[in-house]
Amino acid sequence: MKEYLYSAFKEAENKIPQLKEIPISFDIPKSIEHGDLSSNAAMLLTKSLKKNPKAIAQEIIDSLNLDHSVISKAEIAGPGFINFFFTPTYTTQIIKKILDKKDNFGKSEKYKGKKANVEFVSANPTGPLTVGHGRNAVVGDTVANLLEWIGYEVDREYYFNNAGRQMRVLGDSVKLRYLEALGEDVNFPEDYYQGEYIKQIAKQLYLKYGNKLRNEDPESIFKDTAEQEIFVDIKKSLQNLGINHKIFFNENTLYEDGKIEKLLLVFKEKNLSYEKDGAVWLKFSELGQTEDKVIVKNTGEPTYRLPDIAYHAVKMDRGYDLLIDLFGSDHNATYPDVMAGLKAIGYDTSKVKVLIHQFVTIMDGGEVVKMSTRKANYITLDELNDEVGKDVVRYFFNMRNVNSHMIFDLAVAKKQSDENPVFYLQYAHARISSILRRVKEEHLEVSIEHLNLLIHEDEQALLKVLHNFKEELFNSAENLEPHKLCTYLYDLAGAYHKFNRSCRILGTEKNLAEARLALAYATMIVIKNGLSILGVSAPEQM
RNA sequence: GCGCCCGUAGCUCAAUUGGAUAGAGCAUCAGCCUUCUAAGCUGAGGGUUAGUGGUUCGAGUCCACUCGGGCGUACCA
Repeated sequence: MKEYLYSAFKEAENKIPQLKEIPISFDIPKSIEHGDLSSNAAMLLTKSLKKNPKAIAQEIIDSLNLDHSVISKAEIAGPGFINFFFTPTYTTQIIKKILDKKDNFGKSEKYKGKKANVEFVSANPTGPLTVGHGRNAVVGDTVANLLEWIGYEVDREYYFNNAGRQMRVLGDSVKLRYLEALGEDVNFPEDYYQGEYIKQIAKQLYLKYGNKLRNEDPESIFKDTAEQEIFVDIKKSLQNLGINHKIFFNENTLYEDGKIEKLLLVFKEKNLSYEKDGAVWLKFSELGQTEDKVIVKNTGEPTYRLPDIAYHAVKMDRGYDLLIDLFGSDHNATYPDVMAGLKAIGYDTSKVKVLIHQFVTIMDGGEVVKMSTRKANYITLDELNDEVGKDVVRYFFNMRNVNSHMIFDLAVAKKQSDENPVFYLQYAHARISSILRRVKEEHLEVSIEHLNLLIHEDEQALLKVLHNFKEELFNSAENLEPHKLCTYLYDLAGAYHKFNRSCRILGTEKNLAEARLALAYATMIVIKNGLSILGVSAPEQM
């Protein structure tokens, strides 16, 4: 619908040249009384034309060469909006497009040939994924799906670190539990990993090796086994949500490949680093940041900034057109340093989009659950998944703007899973599947022969929602905002349920029934496509 | 103190990126099944968009300040 008006306005530029100077856009009015699309162009031209907006609006309408079989009415309203009403026949045409493309309807080739990388989850293997990681995992995977739908070839990547203090503590924790299993009296520090999984791993080692590991270094077999076991667990948790990373990138390889050393050298050559108090500092203050920061500690060990910069450089070198980093707000202070560092060594940081999601407050009943992997005070993602199912988990984490501090009440999620909005969507899909099964007995078929019979207000309302799918999807993808797709699909399901109530198929005259069937089928396709992007199933029956 | 994010109906959240009368779900109340799944539909009540000022044809959205909450502010990641 918008395309039609864009070209009409383009033509009108010959008569009103000032139209070139303003951004032409069309909004979908909230109220149907205001038409299908509206333009604010007249209001934007008041200054340059020095006339009142209503007079300008009339001029614009007069200079538009509108086809009456497409636009039934263009009228001036309010302070100077031009409202366009499309003919019912035109709106029905979307059905043909949907039935033609089916599973591919909504896909775009705008970014065909472009490559993107989405890095998400990236939790170090110190324990199982918790509900706290759920938002990151689900949103990341969905963003990747969205990008694929608009043409990108996407690599999903997981960055982790099996060195450093966290992992040392992990190895120590396992070793102590192992010694415990041997019957030794150990003092297990409070700030070590308290989780049951540590004991399990220790027990396995005990069963396999007996007491032979008593003198092994905690950082050898203890740490390595824990890392492997935990990673198997993490991957399984992700798979349970339909998430599969293509690349698992270990920070270690940056050292093995000499990237870290090379980067240090580059900083030094560019005179961007210096030594002080036995540490190496990067001149962030000269790179637009507030102060210089340490990149190599006086122990000789780099801080996270150095490998982070090196890692991003590696990703950039792979030739992606778009790089997405997704992490929680606890990391929001780290990325400006990384970007500044990258820029300083000549990378185009405009290709990197950093997506920060706010924390999820987990509630159980009326109480806030504070999660900590160390203290083993958490609810795992698997536990949640087992409780409410993948569809609910994925929809729930996707449905909110990542900027919002969402509250997840476990008690509500468990108790009211029937009332979760995802069922509203799936139910619409199941209802349509059900009709398609039923009509076979009645010798009715999906037909596009008499679409012009679809003039009921609920039919037209549904058609207009279908018209918006492509644009909404695009919006959602380009802005990296999965929740917009959820909102759209919810509205679509609502329009369908309404139509389902007022426009029956069985018992209706054949031509109209078959046209309605085509509309229902088109709706089913769009719901299914939308749900597949969210990673939610579209059941045939419920 | 400083930086980022947030504050919208009793609760959980939307709002086409500055548009017209701020919308949904839950909860409350009142209706709709001999008819394709009632996990649905219809209606009612519920708001000074935290507050104050500013920008303009027009502000929940942009700017400034105030109040309140989250996360950071390391030679932890």
